[in-house]
Amino acid sequence: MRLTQFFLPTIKEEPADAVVASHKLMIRSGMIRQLTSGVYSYLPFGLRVFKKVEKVIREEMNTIGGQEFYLPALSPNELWSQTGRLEDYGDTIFRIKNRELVLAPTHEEVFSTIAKSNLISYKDLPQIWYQIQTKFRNEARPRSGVLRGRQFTMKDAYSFDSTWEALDESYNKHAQAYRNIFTRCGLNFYVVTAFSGAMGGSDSEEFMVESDAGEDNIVVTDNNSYCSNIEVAVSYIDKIERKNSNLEPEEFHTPDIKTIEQLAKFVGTENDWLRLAKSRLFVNGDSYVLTLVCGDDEVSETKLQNVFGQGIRPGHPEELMAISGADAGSIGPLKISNPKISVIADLRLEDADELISGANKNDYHFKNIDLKRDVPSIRYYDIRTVKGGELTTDKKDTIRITKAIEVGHIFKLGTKYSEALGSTFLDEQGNSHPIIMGSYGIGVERIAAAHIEQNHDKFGIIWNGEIAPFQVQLICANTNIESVVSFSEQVYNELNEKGIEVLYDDRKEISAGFKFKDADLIGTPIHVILGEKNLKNGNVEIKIRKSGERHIISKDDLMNKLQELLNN
RNA sequence: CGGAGCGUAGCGUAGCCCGGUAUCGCGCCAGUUUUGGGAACUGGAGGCCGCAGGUUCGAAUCCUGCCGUUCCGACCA
Repeated sequence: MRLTQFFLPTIKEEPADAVVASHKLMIRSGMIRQLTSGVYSYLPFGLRVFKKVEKVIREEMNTIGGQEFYLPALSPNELWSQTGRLEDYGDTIFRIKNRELVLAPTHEEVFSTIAKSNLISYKDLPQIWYQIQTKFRNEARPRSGVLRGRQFTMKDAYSFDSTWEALDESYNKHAQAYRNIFTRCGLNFYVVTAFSGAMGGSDSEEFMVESDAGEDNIVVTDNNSYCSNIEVAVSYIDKIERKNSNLEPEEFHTPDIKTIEQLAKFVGTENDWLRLAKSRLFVNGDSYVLTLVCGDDEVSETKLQNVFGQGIRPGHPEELMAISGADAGSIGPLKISNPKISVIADLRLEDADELISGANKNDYHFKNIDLKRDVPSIRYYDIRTVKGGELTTDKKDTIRITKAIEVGHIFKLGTKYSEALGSTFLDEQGNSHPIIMGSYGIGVERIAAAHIEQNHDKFGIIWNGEIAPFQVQLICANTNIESVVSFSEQVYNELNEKGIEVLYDDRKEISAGFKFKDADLIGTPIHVILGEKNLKNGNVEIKIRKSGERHIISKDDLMNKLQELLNN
């Protein structure tokens, strides 16, 4: 490709609206332009990258027996009502105003519908179906360029099996394909245990690229012995020691004490918050859940969802008084007047005593609370969020918490959608069963963005792996010297003949320095620089973008050297 | 959805408090000289200052409403 015939609008200055590196560089390198919030146009250079990502995905999906489909984005409301997701999605689903249609945010329903009428015997199973297609989600707050957009490209795959063992097999195939895909795309990633209740399934793992630009927090160890999304992560933690002092509960005045920190200071235990049981009130349909955790712990709302289902939510500050008789800061497990409130506590507090917590009366707390004696109906669950520096449950490794970008997610869905839509098959005995499904997603643009987050420097992008839009950038440094130009043309033709993807900077009237800057910005892995001085001695220069190292070699060795570099 | 910020030429911006001819850089066009790390000089084009209303002799500037956009939070099957 000649740069004079390739639309590559690079920008020297940083775009004002971009914050994260990948967003800035995608705009500066001419990959994308924003149309409106969360919606981007893909320019030729960006499209080239995304198509390369898709090629890698297709190859790996086809390898595991995946069959490519292309489903519509428009989808009838009725279909979404059948699985209850029209309501579940709420505002996140785009609705067409002048037809009873939505823009599909995902495709479990549509694929299941095809399965329903066409996969009718156990002999038709298993199947792996996938597509690479545009998804629409009305995100409340798009951010970070293509990392969270309202329109984006997703590879979504679905497996259909007749047994749970077969589902495991389909799932494991995807897990391996995903590892291959992200490795080939040049990403460093973690495979973490993830929350699966949301999709109504069992096992679920996310593929996470460590990055400050990420929106997820993941828990990992140095040797990868444990990797989990923080939403469901567990760690080893000692229980609160029971003192058996048998002191009676005692209400005491705590004027203007709203936070655990203030309470610790007030009762003189600044350095030990363990026995300050922190209460939070959650609304779960028409009933309420009061949660207790140690003063320096936080409740994991995802873990609560695992116990109580997805409907549970934190009580709004203005409704707390009506429910419990006190505002946040004074709510507690004793003297609860509202029968709709049930009390649960983190496992760490199991049977603990001498606790301090709110008295359900503003500005009062109780001390000497013995959960075993005073709250007999209490139930214990793992509801705390783990913290960095804690040990894994086997006590062998220390955990670390870091931010990450979710580039892929695999789910064992089970029969939620096939049951809701009546997608069943007949077994060998002629009995009908719902098809057992899995669902598997990859964000195409996210792979490119995550790659840039992990592979860039102050000069620009550094492509590696198979998604580099070009393999070689050929730079003619002296367009005013005929011999240099004609040699450049010769090299360009030769590279094309050899099938090497080359971007030839053949622009006239542009200084060599300008071309070098552009080449660094768009991140082509290998630069071949043809200049008068080296050519005079029969030499050419090769620059490796990633390391910055330069090789001056005889022009006769150029092709061999390039082949050698490209094979690495 | 709650909070904060921003909206001036293709891009990045100054001016706004304290009302009076719209600033600068990049880019663009023409010419000359340049040509290995975002060249120099000369000349030039380009603006409903987000939109609507109000105050005023006069509004980019003050007031009101709306729209757009960014960030933090909430939310994110």
